[in-house]
Amino acid sequence: MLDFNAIADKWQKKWEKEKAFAVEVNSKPKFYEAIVYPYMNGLLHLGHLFTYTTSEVMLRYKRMRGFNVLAKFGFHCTGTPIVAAAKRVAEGEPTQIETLKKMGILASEIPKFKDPEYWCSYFPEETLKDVKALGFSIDERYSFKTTSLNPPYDAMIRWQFNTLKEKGYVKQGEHPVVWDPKENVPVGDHDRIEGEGETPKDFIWPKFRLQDSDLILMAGTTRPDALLGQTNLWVDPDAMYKIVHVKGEKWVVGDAAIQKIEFHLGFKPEVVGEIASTELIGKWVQGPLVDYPLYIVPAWFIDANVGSGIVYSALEDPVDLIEIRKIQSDKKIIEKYGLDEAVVAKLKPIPIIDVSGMGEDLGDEIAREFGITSSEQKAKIEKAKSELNKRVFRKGVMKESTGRYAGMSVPDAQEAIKEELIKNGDGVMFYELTGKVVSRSLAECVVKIVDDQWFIEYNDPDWKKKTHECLDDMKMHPEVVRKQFHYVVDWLNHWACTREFGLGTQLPWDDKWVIESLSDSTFQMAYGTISKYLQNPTEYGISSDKLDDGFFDYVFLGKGKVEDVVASTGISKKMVDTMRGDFEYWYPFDFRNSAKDLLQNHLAFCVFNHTAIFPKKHWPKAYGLNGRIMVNNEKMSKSKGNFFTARELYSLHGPDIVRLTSANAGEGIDDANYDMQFLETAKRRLSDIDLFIEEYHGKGRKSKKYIDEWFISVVHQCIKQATHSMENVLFKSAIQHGFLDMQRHLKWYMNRTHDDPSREAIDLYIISQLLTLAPFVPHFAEECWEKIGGEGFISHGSWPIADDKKIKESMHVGEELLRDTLADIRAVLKLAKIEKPTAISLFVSASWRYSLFKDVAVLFEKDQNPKSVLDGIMRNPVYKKQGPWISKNVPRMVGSRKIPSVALSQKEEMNMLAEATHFIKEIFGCDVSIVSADKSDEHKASYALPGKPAILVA
RNA sequence: GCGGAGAUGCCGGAGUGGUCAAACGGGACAGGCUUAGGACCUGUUAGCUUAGUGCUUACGCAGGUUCGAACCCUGCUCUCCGCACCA
Repeated sequence: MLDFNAIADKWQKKWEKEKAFAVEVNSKPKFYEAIVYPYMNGLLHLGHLFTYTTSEVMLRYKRMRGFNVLAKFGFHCTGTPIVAAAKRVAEGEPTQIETLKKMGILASEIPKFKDPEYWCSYFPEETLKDVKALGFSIDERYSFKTTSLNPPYDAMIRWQFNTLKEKGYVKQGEHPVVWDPKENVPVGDHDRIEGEGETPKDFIWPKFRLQDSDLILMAGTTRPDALLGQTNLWVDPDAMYKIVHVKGEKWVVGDAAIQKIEFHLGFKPEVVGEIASTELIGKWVQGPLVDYPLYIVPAWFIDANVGSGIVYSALEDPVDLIEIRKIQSDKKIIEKYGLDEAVVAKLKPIPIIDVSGMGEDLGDEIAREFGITSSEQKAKIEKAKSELNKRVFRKGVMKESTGRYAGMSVPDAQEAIKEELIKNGDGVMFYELTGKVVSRSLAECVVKIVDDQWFIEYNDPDWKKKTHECLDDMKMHPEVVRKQFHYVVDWLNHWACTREFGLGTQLPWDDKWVIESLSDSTFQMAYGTISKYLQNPTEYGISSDKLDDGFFDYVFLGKGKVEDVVASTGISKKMVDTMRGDFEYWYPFDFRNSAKDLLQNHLAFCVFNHTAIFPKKHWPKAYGLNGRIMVNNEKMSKSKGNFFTARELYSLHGPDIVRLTSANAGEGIDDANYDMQFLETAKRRLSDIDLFIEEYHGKGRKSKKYIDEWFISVVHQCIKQATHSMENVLFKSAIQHGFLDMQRHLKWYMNRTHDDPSREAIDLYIISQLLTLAPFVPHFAEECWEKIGGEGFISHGSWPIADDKKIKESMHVGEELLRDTLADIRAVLKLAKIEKPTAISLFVSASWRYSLFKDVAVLFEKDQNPKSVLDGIMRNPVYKKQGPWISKNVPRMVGSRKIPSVALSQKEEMNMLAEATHFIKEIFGCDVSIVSADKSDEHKASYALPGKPAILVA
């Protein structure tokens, strides 16, 4: 077995010494691969390895296809996770400390990780070591960290945001967040003890003005559409409601609503009084959108502590319907609360929505459907209610009677009504959590409206349109993700792009805010074209602190005058023009691949940002998406013990093996499976190749045989298929064709030639095999390349090109036939219970059957009826003599659709078998004869069909 | 709930109207080589079968289209992924 680590080490040193992957602009066609940078809160793990192997294989492939390839590696350092992790270290949290220790960090070093900045220097350094140890062919000079600690990068992000703002894509506004009232911080999904996945849901609180009073009853709802059919107001009969002062109004709400108001409106409302629900019941209010007043009625399902504590009813809801009927038929209640019996009796639903498949009275109908007969069937009633809501939301259309809302779908009407209420001061938006959320500080969270949040306006329709356009023009690997992208672009709303803490660039015009890390990484690909200069400022005469918007305007957009840039930045004119030239040469990026998690945020944002800032010619060209990695078919996780860092794997198996296994793990968007067994398979297979080269390179027979031509043909075939797979980012398939298939064919070839291959075929094979393997296992390929005296680095070699003229399908069919025949002989021997045959005769089909089945196939094309095919055949006098056989067999074959396909002529079949006679003899250790059925009286011979010789064993 | 992907033999995973009992890899079994093991080589790996190119049962479940379906259509069941201010 080869020492894969030693080989890797040797070649990495050579590459380094000869600067094998140094990138310069030149006259070749370019390929800019924008690798996604890993987040620097830890070492690279298997998941990264999988994604980056795709990136690496792609760029090596493109390099071998003659492209000038720009590839670099960077380190993502902005955002909150590093800060949060550093904080956990400072607090001495054991799991965090254990995580660091597992990454090989000494206990004595751990205190340094209390400082987030230390993370930003430690992990990038270690990651770069990993990347080099894996043999990634990147140019290190282009590397950079995405952090405000990196001044030129920081300057670029400021330029990006200034530019977006100028274009009107960055705006300030309100935003609901899940809020920890104890710590006074927003609580993300991951920072919760309870309630992961719960989000703020928007409610509207319409105002119901009490008649002859200045009190306003607030009735929260998610169904503003139903206001058009409002019938009455429900209050909790046992509650004491609060009267609070809000912006000059007196609101009547439940107790719990007071805190909600505080968080939503940003101030504590003054409680100016109380009012018992009994004082409200039987009075009248005026609601929005209608011209009639509503009666206030008690309801026992109302809880003053939910929502605003008051609910309005449209009586279409089965819960409401049952409640009102109960009251209508209960004199005691009417008396107790002093209700007007005549008014109560008149309360009934006002139909406002058409739901296809349902009649006028939605509430009654759904109650009937669910078999509800009494108000006691609470579970059933709830089910019926949610089913009705679902149907209304999905299929409901506003009725003619709803005036300007007529014909609108229910969701549209809801939005329109909300807008209308807010505009007229008839309602206020509120947010409530969809479920209970408890933060790490054990506080129950609430929704808070942040009103000075900055947003990127991804909801802008024109911008969306441009983004769709860009997506349409991009190549997507695999194609299915395109649909997903379009969906995401439509769904994206404005995006809160700043936060109050964490690492990142300060918002240029408002230093309270730091730019959020998904928003600051959408543009680094442009920066990456000139990072070689900006990250090595002294070498190129650049002062990072002088980089201003004018500089980036000029380099990226060609705006302004070079003299002005020179004047303000102090960079030489030549240097500025070099950077401008480099950018123009490299941009746009040609490929960017990542795991599918980034689709709905980063990759979508990236397209948005490009269409906003750049002209069409600089829009992204292609995306590649891969699934997540599984290990031996289990999700990778620390608790399962199948979590591997990249360095654990490559130091044990060597980078080539790890890379090959990665590339073989899967392709496309489905989850990939890292097969630990394949690590060993890969080692054996590669070692075999090495041994084979030692033994056979430069040797072999000069004479030419049939089978040599076959092997040359299949090698070209494999190259062709592998190339096709590479072009489509299907690397598992590429390994299949370019490696495993070729190996299999080689084995067969060596068997067929009795280990006496032709020199020409073997040379072709060895060179092709090394070249197709080079992107996957570059160190191994270099080692073998050196052994066979290849020129320069194989990393700089040319990907092999398949020669279609050398691919001979009929030869492939011939070898298939041989393999099938061998299998048939074995089957016959088994059935005949003969262990050691003394003679085998193979009968090749009679010649007339070849033309017969060609004719049958033609007739079958036109008409699948067995009888008409037979008639057609028998019309030809040539077949008259064979009439009995044909009329017996042809209809049967046509009926069962098992018509032998004639790929080889009788002569070809004969020659092929004659050539292989010696080979067959060896296998069975007996005499083998090949006979044409035309020249044999043997009964068995009549069984022979084209492509299926008859067999006689003795 | 919304959107996406998927369900194939012992396992992973190709295949997307006839040439499919189904590539390739792995595992298992048998034989060869070997002192033995490993590695390597050869074969077997749904069942039946009169000496084979045949039959039966099979590609989540149930129907349908078709001369013909793993592949197309309809319904169902189940699995995975994402749903935001978080990388």
